[in-house]
Amino acid sequence: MTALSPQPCADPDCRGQYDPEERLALAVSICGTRGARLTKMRLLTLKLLLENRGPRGAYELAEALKLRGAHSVRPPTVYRALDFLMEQGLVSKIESRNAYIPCAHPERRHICIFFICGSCEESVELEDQRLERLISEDATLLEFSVARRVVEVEGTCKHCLAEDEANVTTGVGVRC
Amino acid sequence: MTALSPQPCADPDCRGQYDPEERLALAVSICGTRGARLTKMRLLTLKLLLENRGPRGAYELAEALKLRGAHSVRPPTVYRALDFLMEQGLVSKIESRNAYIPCAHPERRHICIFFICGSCEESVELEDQRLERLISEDATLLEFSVARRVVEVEGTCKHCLAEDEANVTTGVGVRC
DNA sequence: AAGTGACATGTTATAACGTTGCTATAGTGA
DNA sequence: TCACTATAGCAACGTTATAACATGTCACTT
Repeated sequence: MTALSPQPCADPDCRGQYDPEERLALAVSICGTRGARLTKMRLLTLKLLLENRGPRGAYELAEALKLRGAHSVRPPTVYRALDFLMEQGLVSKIESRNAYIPCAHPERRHICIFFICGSCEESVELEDQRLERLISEDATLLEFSVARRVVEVEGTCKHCLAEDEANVTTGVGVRC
Repeated sequence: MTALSPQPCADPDCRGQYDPEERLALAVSICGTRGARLTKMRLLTLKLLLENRGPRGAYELAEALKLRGAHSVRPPTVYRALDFLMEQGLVSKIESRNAYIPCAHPERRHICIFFICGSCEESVELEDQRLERLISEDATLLEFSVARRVVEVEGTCKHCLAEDEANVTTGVGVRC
């Protein structure tokens, strides 16, 4: 019971962002129109990332890739695939975890917040235009030219909170 | 000419946040009232961090500490000092750099954005209450209990932008 | 002064994450 | 088919962080 149920996206028209097949197809289509080569290695890497609901480390991915692809997969291979996927906006790095997660909306230049549960390790991506505006405003104030934004929130998701609540037999508080 | 000039803090009453002496004194006072032991090692670590305007890595700090303190300083020692300083809110980790920087406002439970210049490596901390509100709102929406926020913006500071501008002899654009 | 407990630091080794440089190979266009 | 370019394999290395255990320090008690 540690899985987060699909979260509604900020876009009311958004459907299927949690269907791996659909997201893979979208990735293929995006790369196609851009003339970017989504090779077997890169596609497989993305596929593996889509199979989990939380961020995965590069070395963990290497292990998983070894099981799927024939050859031994070493760090540079994984990092190159991740670099490509990040360039294409298909994957984000979760800096606070040194881990990688597929983006829910590769088709948009999205600014999003990642909410990462420290208990079940799963994470939810939330788009919020206000966040972008706010950061832009502050950047303008500082005359700072923005290249990349990292917004990550660590804590406990509702499911783990509920579980903690249920497990309280002592009177001790459980929320962080 | 790569140094950022002191930036105004969101608090109009804020003075002296860029004077290392004052900030050290504040740290001592804060730890005093809390009964937290700001030992020689911890104080020296904070001091070294305050001498720079940008984040510093743990191993870099270890080197610097070796030069100041008599003994050889190994990673665990530095990480322990950093852990203490982070617990006390005196230092923040810049996740996107694996580096550490003193907080401008250890006396407040502050939510801040770090603007980190990729060119001169220096960084500015900006408090923004709106950011806290926004993240709280989104967290409430997800029924997510927040423990920690990481908000980092990478880009180019105004000084480096100006320098780039000055160095443009080709017609090529320079902004990220 | 010696004993005790709590906390801080020293030491060694190793885990975890990421990169460089080079070679081989596969896919593409002439 | 050839040559070109992008991608993947590989070995070695660099960087960041922690585990596990030993030792030191200091305040408090007796």
